[in-house]
Formats: sequence, structure tokens, C-alpha cells
Amino acid sequence: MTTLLPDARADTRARIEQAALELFARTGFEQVTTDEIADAAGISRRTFFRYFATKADAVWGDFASHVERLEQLLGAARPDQPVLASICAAYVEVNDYSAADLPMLRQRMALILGEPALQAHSQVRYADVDRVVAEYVARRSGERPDALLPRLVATTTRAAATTAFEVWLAGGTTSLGDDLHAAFDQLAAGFPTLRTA
Amino acid sequence: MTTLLPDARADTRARIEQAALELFARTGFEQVTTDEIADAAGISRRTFFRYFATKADAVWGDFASHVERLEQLLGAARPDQPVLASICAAYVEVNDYSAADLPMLRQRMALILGEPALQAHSQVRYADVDRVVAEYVARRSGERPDALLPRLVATTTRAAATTAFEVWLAGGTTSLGDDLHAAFDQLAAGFPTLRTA
DNA sequence: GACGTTAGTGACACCCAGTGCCACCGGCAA
DNA sequence: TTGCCGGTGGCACTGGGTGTCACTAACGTC
Repeated sequence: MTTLLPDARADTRARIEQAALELFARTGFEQVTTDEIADAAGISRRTFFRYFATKADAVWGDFASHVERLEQLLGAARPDQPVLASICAAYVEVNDYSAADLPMLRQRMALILGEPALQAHSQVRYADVDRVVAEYVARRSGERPDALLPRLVATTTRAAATTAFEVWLAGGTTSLGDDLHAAFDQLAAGFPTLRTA
Repeated sequence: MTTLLPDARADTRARIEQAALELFARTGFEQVTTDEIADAAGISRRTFFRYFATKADAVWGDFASHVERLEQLLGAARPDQPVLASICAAYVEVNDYSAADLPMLRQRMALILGEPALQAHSQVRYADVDRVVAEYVARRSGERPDALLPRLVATTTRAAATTAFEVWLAGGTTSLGDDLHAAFDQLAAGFPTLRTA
């Protein structure tokens, strides 16, 4: 049963993830038990929890590597670029999926943004993103990462990115990058549309 | 055992809440079982879940009424005031606790912002706040509540308010109202501090 | 005062997520 | 062959949350 090729674990992980995602999309996150996922993936329930710490984690793929990539992009951002522009560019870059991967992304995000249990879990994941962004803003502004401004920029830009995701998901016509840019433009300018209202 | 004064339920609820909060603050949220809360409050475990849908809800008090009050304040906001100023004022007003209630608030917020399980649960609660604010922005701007701008303002202002809470909680010297104003000022102006950086 | 009604409650059984533990098995090196 | 080691399955257990039923105390009605 155990083929010890170096990526055997990665294969199993991918198989579990795929089985879980399909079941979640069809029946809803709460309705699917970990027993059913394990059965569908051909493993035991105990093994499922060796690949994913929680049922929710099966939806998030390798989110940690996304955060790492965001961190690298921010670390390599041009210093002459405005801080918010760098953050926006990093968000766009990290979420630049190929057309082939878009359906999978839509499915994932529909679950994360739609299912209350996953919405709740997302907060924990976003904390990592916020920490990375706050550290970048701290470097650029000379403040401490736990000061108001770095934290504020981190949480509000992440809120903007999430909202752009929601709008993109609901609308379907626009591109995700455009929605992200639109949200960041509003944020960076202090919501100019509102001032004329 | 059951005295059927009209507010007997409210009394019991308050007693449970107090017992839970004290146990959480002393031992940590995850360490306390619902059995222990029930024992401390002099009720059965089953009854605990008749007063609070989840263990986490015991920390949030009557949050629904806070949201209602926020909605009323926004409904009564002066139309000549900038949108963000009205939202800020409403947030400040809703969170304007008397000096006597501040210790309780600190305890509550320290739990909500510090314990991962409660952080996760908070997302679900914030969704109600966001909906109320988005509807207000929609009214003021003439857009639909599910359009980008109303949602964006709702999520970013709430992120700003939460961050102000965190800074207030960590610092301890400033007043919560001042921190809220500072955060909203940055947000409304598009983070002017960053531009000079 | 006996009556049914109703709200609140406790006890019990149950489901499910998540964990700790142990036994097993396949590959691999000495 | 022996012993180690990583992945696995089985199993028991904890703890949050739910459904159900029986009990009881207050209340109104006849």
C-alpha cells in the first residue's frame, strides 16, 4: 500500500483534498463528516487528521506557502513605490491564478466565504497574513509592527482584499485583479466616491 | 427552584455569563469545559446550551442589542456629516462604556481578541455589523448594499475599529474613543502618514 | 380545590471533531 | 536476519452540541 516515492505523501494529501472539496461543494461543509472524506479518499479517519489538523484545513490547501510568497513579494517590493501600491501588487500577484485553476479557486473561495464554519476558521489564517503585512509596513514607516498604523494598514488592506474576492465571486464578470485594484484604489484615496455623495 | 418573575431568565443568563467569564479569565477559554461552567452557575450542562448556543456566545453578552443600537445610531446620523465620520461616531458611541464597566469590557475583549477559538467565532458576529454598516453606506451613496463600495467601507471600518480595540487593550494608557478616532482618521485620509514615508 | 397548560429544567443518549496510544507493516541499513 | 523507522489503522476517550422525554412549579379556569 505504501509506495515510498518521495512525493507519496503529497499525492495522498492531494487526493484527500480533492475528495473533501468535492464532497463539501456537493453537500455542504457541515453535512460532510470526516469519516465520509476518509472513505472517499481511501484512507482511515485517523490518517485524515495526520494530513490536516482540522476538517476546515482541507479547504485551504497550502495556504502557508501563499503567505510565504506574499512575504517574499513584499520583501522584494520597490522602495520608491507607495506602501499601499506594493501591498496591492503583492496581493494581486499571489492571487494570480491561471485560467485552468480558476474553477478550483472559485469553489474554494465560495466555501470559505459562504460557509459560516469556514468563515470563522478563516480569521485564524488571516492573522498570519496580517502579521506579514504589518511587519512590512513597520519596515517602511519606521514604526513598530504592533503600533496602530502597521496593524491598521494590515487589517484594512486584508479586509479590502477579502471584499474584492467576494465581489468577484458574486459578480463573475470582472477579473479578480481588477476588483482588487478597485478596492485598493478606494482605500488608498480614503474613499473619494463617498466625499461627493 | 424556578421563580417565575418576568426576569428570572435574564438573571440566570447573567449568572451563567458571569461564571463563564470568570472561569475563562482564570483558566483560559479552551481549558474550561461547559460542564464546569454549568456547575459554577448551578445549572445543568443542557440548560447552559438553552441560554447560549455555543460556549463562545457566553463571552459576547447581548451583542445583538449592540448591533441594533449601532443601526439606530446610523439611522439617526446627520446627513450633512461625512459618511465615515458618522460611522466613526456610531462606533464610538456604541463602545462608550462607563468607568465602572471598563474592567468587564477589558476582560471580554482580551478574551475575544486573544483566544484563537473566540477570534474565529468573532467573524460570524462581525458579519452582522458589516451588514448594518453596508446598508447605511448604500443609503448614503445610492449604491446597492452588496456593491463594492458599501461592503468595502463596512469591512475596512470594522477592521479599523477592531484594530483600535487591540491597541487600546495592549496599551492601556489611551482612551478607547481616542484610539477609534485615530484609526478612523488614518483610514478616512488614506493613511497620509504613509505617503511621507 | 382539581384541572390542563405552559415554561423551564435535568437526565440520558447520541453525533461528530479531534487526540493519544498502540500494534502492524513495508522498506531499508547494518 | 535483525533492528530501526515512517506511515498507517484501530480503538478508546474527551468535549462541544443536539434531540428527546419526563418532571415540576407557576398560572388560569371551572
